[in-house]
Amino acid sequence: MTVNTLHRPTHRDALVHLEAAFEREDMITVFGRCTVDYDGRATSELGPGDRLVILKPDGSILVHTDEKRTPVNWQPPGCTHSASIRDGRLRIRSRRSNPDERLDVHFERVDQCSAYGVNDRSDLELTGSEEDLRQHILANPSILEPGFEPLETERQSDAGPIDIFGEDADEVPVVVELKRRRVGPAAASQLRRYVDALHREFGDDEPVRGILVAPSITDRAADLLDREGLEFVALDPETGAPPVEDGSAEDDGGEDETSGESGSDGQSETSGENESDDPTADE
Amino acid sequence: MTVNTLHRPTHRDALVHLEAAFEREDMITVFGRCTVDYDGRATSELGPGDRLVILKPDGSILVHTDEKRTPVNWQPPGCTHSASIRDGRLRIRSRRSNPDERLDVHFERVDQCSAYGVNDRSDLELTGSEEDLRQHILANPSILEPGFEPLETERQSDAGPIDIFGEDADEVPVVVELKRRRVGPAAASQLRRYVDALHREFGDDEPVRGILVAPSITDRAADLLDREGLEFVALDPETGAPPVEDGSAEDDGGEDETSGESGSDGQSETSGENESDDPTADE
DNA sequence: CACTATATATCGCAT
DNA sequence: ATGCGATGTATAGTG
Repeated sequence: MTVNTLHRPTHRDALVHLEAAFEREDMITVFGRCTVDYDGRATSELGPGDRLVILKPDGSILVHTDEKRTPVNWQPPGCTHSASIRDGRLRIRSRRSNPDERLDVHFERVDQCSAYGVNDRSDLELTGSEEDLRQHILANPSILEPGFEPLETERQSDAGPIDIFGEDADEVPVVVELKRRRVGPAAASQLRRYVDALHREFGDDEPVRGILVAPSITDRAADLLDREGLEFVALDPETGAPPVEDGSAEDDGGEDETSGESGSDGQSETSGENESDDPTADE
Repeated sequence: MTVNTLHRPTHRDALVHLEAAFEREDMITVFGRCTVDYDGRATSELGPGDRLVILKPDGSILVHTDEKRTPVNWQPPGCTHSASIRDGRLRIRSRRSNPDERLDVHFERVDQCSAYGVNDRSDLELTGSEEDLRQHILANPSILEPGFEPLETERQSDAGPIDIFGEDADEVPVVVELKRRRVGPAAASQLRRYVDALHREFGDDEPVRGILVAPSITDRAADLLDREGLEFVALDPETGAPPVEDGSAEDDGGEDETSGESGSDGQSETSGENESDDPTADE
């Protein structure tokens, strides 16, 4: 059995359930009215409210309200979870050291307590990252500029690792800094630190070019680059080509099945199914 | 009733349950074996595996495995959730525009499907942030340096807003950049951009000091500050005082109750409750 | 460990 | 809406 759930348990029953789930290294959810107390890198207090608490066997804990992607309180992996009864109520505590941190969840009411056995997993495959952009440029350096020749990636400098180090058609050293999305002043400064480091390394007589590569750039960052004598090249990380300036006809329609709709909008009438097709339903 | 749960529902029953929950604007969890398909700012595919999916009425969606604090797939608030049956199986889709993104979760098996009504809430109170550090300095400017006088916070400059702008004892303009935690080269560059902006504003004849305030600084950032003629002052955001250099006796013990323990370590025997004992215990 | 940089960062605030 | 910086950022990679 993969899932084990208690509905409106007593605090003591929830405790027993939790401890068994800890033992099995299950993923756990607890929903109920609770307060949260955190002390560590910062300090926070969260008054009573209805929240979903998620405990993972790797020692992470998340406290979610019904808003936002970010949990209202949390602890990253590496904590030790414990549960106990305080004043007759369930308390979940998560502790770690380095940094020394503690997160307490005190439940006034436990509505549901579930333990999930996670046995099966696959890894995520993601594209469109900075690494993809780099591969595009290494595979076809002329998309950066004609005659550009990459010499080294992650080249160490006094200011840190340089994304791509190379030479232009005139054999002038070039520092290339890659960003997968629109860049602001921080990226321009980062490029400048690398270029400065190479100036110190090569001597001020040797010219060094710096090129920031991203799909687009803010005005302030463009001004900053100008003042510093640095350059910008617009490339899309997904395609490795110059991004479309002002989009127009971009039809990728392919949706040929209707779907049951809901959410903030449309009314739902339990319709929208589109099944029958294939069994394999259960199991 | 706050919680509504289906155990091992058929895909169709899960759909009905979900659509009702959408209608009520409940927070929803679905646990089961699924694949995830994402296309938007980046693109990703996640093969079959056991995951916990969380849907919030504000349009966020989280797909969690039993590891890490960060969901393996997600969408921030603003999406429109929908559910349907495809090939006899439950599919949850989350869509938004600007940027145009889509997240699909295809379930091979639904183990549990819960809807939680969240009616009650309190706001988080947090201390130890950069804002706290600023308050400490404004309340007692001499902790920064004797004779320092704050003149303006969030002062606008060509390079963005300056945390604290003031004058030293000699009426020399001072740019203060605050960080709540240990700073690296990026913070030094940020400070430099602000100082440069004021140089452009005041003219190069007018001296402008730049002070970076944080609990500590990395060697590389310290070198960078040195080269730029900028300064560093060590202050703790929580206390507003110089942080303890090399800790020693720092006894804050107060834990006088044993607690039921579990997690990565100790074995649990459903013991460890410790109730009734003493009131006034935690608080 | 500390240091550095990335991220589908998210989030909040100001323009 | 976009720009910009803070975040208890989390996370990965490297020395």
